[in-house]
Amino acid sequence: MRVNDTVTTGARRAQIVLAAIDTIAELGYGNASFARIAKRAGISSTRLISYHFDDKAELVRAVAGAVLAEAADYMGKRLRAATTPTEQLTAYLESNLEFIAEHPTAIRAVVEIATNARTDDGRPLLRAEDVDDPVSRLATLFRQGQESGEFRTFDPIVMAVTVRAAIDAAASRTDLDPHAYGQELVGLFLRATRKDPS
Amino acid sequence: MRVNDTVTTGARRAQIVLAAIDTIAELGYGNASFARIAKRAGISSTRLISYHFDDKAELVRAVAGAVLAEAADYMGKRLRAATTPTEQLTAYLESNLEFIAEHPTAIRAVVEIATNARTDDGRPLLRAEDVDDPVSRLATLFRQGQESGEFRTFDPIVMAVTVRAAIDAAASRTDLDPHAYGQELVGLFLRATRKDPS
Amino acid sequence: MRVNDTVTTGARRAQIVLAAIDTIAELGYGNASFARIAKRAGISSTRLISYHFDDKAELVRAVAGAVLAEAADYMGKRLRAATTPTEQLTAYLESNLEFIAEHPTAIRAVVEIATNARTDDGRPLLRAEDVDDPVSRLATLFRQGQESGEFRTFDPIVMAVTVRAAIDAAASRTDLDPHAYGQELVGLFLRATRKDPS
Amino acid sequence: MRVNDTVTTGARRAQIVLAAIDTIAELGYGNASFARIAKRAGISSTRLISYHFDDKAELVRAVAGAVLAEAADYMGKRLRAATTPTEQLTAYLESNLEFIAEHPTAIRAVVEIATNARTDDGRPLLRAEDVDDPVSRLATLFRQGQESGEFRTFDPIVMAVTVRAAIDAAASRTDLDPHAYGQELVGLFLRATRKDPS
DNA sequence: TATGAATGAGCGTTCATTCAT
DNA sequence: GATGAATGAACGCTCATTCAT
Repeated sequence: MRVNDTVTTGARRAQIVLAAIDTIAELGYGNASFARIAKRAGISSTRLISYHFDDKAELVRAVAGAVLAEAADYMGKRLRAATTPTEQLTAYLESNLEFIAEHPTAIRAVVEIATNARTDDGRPLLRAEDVDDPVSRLATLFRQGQESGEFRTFDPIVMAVTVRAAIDAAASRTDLDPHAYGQELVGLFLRATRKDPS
Repeated sequence: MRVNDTVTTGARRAQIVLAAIDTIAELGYGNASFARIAKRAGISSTRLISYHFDDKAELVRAVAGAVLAEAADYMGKRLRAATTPTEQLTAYLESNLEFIAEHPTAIRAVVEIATNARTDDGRPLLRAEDVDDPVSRLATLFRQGQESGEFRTFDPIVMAVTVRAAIDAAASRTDLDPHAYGQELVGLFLRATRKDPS
Repeated sequence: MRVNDTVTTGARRAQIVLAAIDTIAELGYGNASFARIAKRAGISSTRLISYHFDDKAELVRAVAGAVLAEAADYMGKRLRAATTPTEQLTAYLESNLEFIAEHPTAIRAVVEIATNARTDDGRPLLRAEDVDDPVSRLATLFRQGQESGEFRTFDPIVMAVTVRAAIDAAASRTDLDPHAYGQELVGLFLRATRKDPS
Repeated sequence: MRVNDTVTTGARRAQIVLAAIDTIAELGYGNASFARIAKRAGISSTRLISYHFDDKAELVRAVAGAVLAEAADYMGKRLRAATTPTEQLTAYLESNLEFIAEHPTAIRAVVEIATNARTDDGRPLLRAEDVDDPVSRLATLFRQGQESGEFRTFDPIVMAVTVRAAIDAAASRTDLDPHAYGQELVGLFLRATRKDPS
């Protein structure tokens, strides 16, 4: 999988991952060649990338893994502090938008990868199950809210897909204020999920 | 921009556009080379593509233009039949989901293009203004509903972005029933936009 | 398999095959890169080779096929003129040595390919069955001679392998006179196969 | 030529040589890279190979030298026990086939090296004179037999080349029984060399 | 209108080797 | 003795495009 794990190797890998994030975010996945990543990392040859990563797929997975792990850590703390499904939905939206606001290029890179990166046989390189599928996670949250009586009756999958899509779209709208954007989404989805007034 | 427009030329262009749609939808934008498109079109040389389209960008714009024009035509009829903003939002969601259900590969191709295709300098090939920006259109609809008193106060841009994102996400979830999906979205966004009960 | 078959295409393919023969014969299969073949063919880029041959395997098969077809044609005439097994064995040895003497580099190239070229999974690129296995052919000849009573009893396969090995070794010994070499082999194998004196 | 010769150094070299033999025999000389040899030896870096061997040529010569020395030792005992040229030829064939049968991968590796390994300027890495040329040795044996009157008149070089080719071909025919193969070769070459009946 | 032929640039990857401890 | 780190060159192959009919 990788060369021996030492301090320098870890640092090099991190350096290359950062350069890959910037390159993918700016030029798109399809234009993020080893040559461009190497140039951005300030290293002399693409060979150094091949040396630290078995192949492009491993580099790409390392990029996605690094970003998603940090996001999960950041959001996890916020989610565990919330108790009710309504609070959890609010925390999910707010913390995710905050993370996006603070790591815009990392998020852009992951979205590029999730959208474009494919294996040789044409299937997505990042599979939902590899990445503890956020749609499933949200759907579970919605089901719990429905069972507890906080949420109205709706299809949890459709709502989960919509929430994820709304958040991912935010990552591309760098022209809008992330905090205000998050507040709007909270208002939007609380109204969309709460029990209808009798 | 293009060679003389005759019947055969038009037919050839259409044939190539259709092959491009299938190729992009199946293999992704990044893998849709002239060679693969030509093979799918049953054409012996990629030269014929270069002959009918100045370059890849023009072919890609032709693909997007063809699909979006048909979608605009289909949805336009439904939208003109709706009078109130609420009816229009319902019609927008329903007709768009219907169009997606009936033209899944065409939609997949356009989403691929919108997400991935870039000019040489790294900017999106499909710019919002080239394509009579659906977000602006939706935002206008929401503003009219707010002025008429049907909709509550919210940021029309954020809501428009969210609606578009929800619809585009539907195009990728071929596992879900499009009609039921559309009904869920109608319920979701009517609740998200309507005036709060006093 | 290949681009359209026209006069120019055929000529280009032949030109590339000839350059490949020279390159493989002189530098060995492992050093016969597209770049070196292209340089020897006097063409500007390796791309032209890829254009005319699907991949390196197809080029290599074309080389082997061209040489072996010519050899089969040359030897076939001589073999059909021989009637008894003894005459056939003599004709086989003589005509093969003559062909080697007249096409030394082509033979060297084929021997290189047969010895070294492998598919991705490590198996020989040139399989015996693709090339109407000369060992089987010789073994059949020996069996017929044994049945007719001209040849003594021996293992036809071992004898066939030995004859082929002796001939192939001759191809590498460019220092020896091919005609004399052939006559020696005829004497050697006629004695090795004939009935022992009672 | 090499680093200081100590016990551990010798053991390391032997370990690498064994791994190289296996790798070359299984994958072919052209695919036997330092990386693959290191992996098979259970070594973490190719650097260890470069450390113990000046360059690839030296490793390859070490492989060939080790195998050929063992073969020479094994066969030498048998040859010295034979007195007449006929007995020596028999012993040569039998002992060589036996050695092949007992060390098939080592033999395959040496044949790969002899056939494929080249210096930078394209000449064979294993030159006949480096390896106390078996053809010359056999030719001398044949000349002695001719002078003693046991063998008929023939070209000793051609016969020697043929014997070597027949033996080397046996190494590649792992499907055949080595002992029976050896007996057939003995019968074949005794008949090919003995004086013709008057 | 159509095409075969040709092209230079770039791709990810592997190579044996060297540097610096 | 041993090792991780790094390297430039070369590999086969694909790319969109242009040339010349």
